[in-house]
Amino acid sequence: MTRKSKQKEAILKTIRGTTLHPTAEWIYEGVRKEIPNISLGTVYRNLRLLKREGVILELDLAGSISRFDKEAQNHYHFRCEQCDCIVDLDEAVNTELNERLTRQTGFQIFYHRLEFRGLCNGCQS
Amino acid sequence: MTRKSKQKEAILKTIRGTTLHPTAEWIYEGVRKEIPNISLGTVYRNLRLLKREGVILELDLAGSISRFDKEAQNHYHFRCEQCDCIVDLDEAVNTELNERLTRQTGFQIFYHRLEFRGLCNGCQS
DNA sequence: TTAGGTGCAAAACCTTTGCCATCCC
DNA sequence: GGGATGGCAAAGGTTTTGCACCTAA
Repeated sequence: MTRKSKQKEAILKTIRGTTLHPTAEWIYEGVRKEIPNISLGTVYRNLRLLKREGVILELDLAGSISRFDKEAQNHYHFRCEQCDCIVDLDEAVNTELNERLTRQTGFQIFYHRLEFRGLCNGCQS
Repeated sequence: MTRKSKQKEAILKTIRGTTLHPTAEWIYEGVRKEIPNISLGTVYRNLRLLKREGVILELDLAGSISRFDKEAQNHYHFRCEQCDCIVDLDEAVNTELNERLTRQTGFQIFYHRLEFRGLCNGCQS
């Protein structure tokens, strides 16, 4: 079972203490102020644990492999969480969303990326 | 200027010849059947070029570096293309989309990731 | 002719892992 | 005590880069 440690607590506190969406390295530097000899490996291990427990979210697929698409136009994708296949979706891109959120946020939004995750036909059994 | 080469053409042909969303390694293996001594570095260089020219798309809902979010619940993000800051958006998650696309595609969709891209306040000048 | 492309290998980069010591329950 | 966790360093996997050579324009 998962038990507590001061390292894990410090890591969580560091993440919760910022509105940035920090990298592992940033978290490591932050925690080091409290626990100077913590190791980067420990930070990674605990981030993975916290993610697995549903406490935090990882925004990108770490060290993930780049995949390329022959279609240059923006479109949406489905990715199977089991076999990792990627399929183009035949769904219109909602450009109004960009305009509405540009108005609402003040950010200048050019486009968006949308990816659905689940199980493809072959992996549902 | 960008000039043509048989390597670049073979790479593009290989990408266009599949509906998979291949990795650099897969493309490399494919092109090697035609140009056995092509190097992986060349593949990466040309992929970057083709992407920059808007010929292909890199499916980068993943950056190279993982970023973490203290919010565990799914929500949407904005990412600034200049300073790379990430901001949580106050926009309701559209779960109906998952249901509709599950019906339409036959895939079992659990959730989706949506990320807007553009310029944040500080980077619009 | 010459700027851009290539091959090769090494470096860079982020992340994971093995090993053994340490800690929590 | 014993399984979970940590520190350290080395390994792992993907991508980039330096350099000398080559090639398209």
